[in-house]
Amino acid sequence: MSTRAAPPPHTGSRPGGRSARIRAAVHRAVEELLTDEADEPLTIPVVAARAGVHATTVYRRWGSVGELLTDVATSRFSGDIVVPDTGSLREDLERYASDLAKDLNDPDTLPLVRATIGTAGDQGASACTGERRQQLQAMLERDQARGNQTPTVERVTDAVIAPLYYRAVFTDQALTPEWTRGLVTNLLPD
Amino acid sequence: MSTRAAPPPHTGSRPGGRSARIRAAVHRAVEELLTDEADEPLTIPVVAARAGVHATTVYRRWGSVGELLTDVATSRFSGDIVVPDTGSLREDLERYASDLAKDLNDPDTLPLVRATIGTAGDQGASACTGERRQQLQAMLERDQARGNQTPTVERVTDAVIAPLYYRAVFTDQALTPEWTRGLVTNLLPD
DNA sequence: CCATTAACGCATCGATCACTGCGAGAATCA
DNA sequence: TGATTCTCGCAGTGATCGATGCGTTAATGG
Repeated sequence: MSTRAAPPPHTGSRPGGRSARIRAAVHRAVEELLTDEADEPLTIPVVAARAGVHATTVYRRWGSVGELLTDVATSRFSGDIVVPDTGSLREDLERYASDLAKDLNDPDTLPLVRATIGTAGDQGASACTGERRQQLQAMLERDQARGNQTPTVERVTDAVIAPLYYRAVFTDQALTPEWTRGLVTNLLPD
Repeated sequence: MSTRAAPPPHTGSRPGGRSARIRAAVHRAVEELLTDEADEPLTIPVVAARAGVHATTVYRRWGSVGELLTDVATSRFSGDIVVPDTGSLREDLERYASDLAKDLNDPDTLPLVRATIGTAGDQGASACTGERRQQLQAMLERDQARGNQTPTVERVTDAVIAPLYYRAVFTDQALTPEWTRGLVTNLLPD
């Protein structure tokens, strides 16, 4: 794998076993609380209690709920995605869009995105988009190197990324595979 | 100052002068707090204090911050928009998209949208989209009645509405008029 | 114009939150 | 391995939140 996962955003001077364990427990507690129907207020004492960690630790490591959510969203949207490289831009985009749709369909993801952009502002929003721009650019540059007429990053963002996020966040319609594939088809007509 | 903004008899059995005045003050306080850089926690006592109203009133009328935000977002996204009717679908969509872009560029709007979908969940999200689907459908039906080949509501949503919302909420790029017009051009090529 | 009643102001209470020293335990480096 | 220091657990505190009971004000209908 070419893209090695970034070290903890917290200037980790000691990412030892215990710290990593606590970090994982807190992240898991946040995701569980977000998916739980019990409308618990998602506050630091609640997160800490569910994670089996003392609230002081969470306050010191993350400081606020916004930074905690940003951290969770960052690690959620940075590691999993693998940029396809099939030799065809259409195929690449279809796979990429399908992966993104699958990701956004995950029951954990939608509440996380909503809470993050609602609590963490600009920083949280950019954490939710992750590195999609760079990933798109990689696919487009490969296609351009093949000598094809390649759309811009902006165009692909508007035609593929934006509808996926919009439909997931603002509507209750499902992100079906057919609809997702249709986005690429509308962008790249035969 | 007598800003009679046409108090609509939204809900309640007694929409008298005082209730409307309080409602307007609370709405205004929410918007001010959302735009203020002072990261005040946007809680009911804070909103009530800034509105010059006692917190008990806000608790009883709205119940929670989520419902309050949903109410603010609903009245923010329901009244202002006028569906264009120029006789040309392209012209209609360009005006509609331009109005929407102007609306989303308002410094009040972005924090309101983010906070609403982050706090009020599905209900808040649908409040932020308002009645766009019906408005789109009205324009499309008129175009279809003219005997043209009209795109579907879904297609227009994906091509115009979604990029506007996505760019406003998730990125820090500006919603320029040229880019907004380009969305319609990509949807309706000559 | 007056009775009715919905809506608001006020005082208050328990629960929880955000935060802070201080000591103990674990990870890192010599 | 031993010393250092980064990190976590613990107990406690002021502040604020969410909610309730009661009296008062004002909007509504006859």
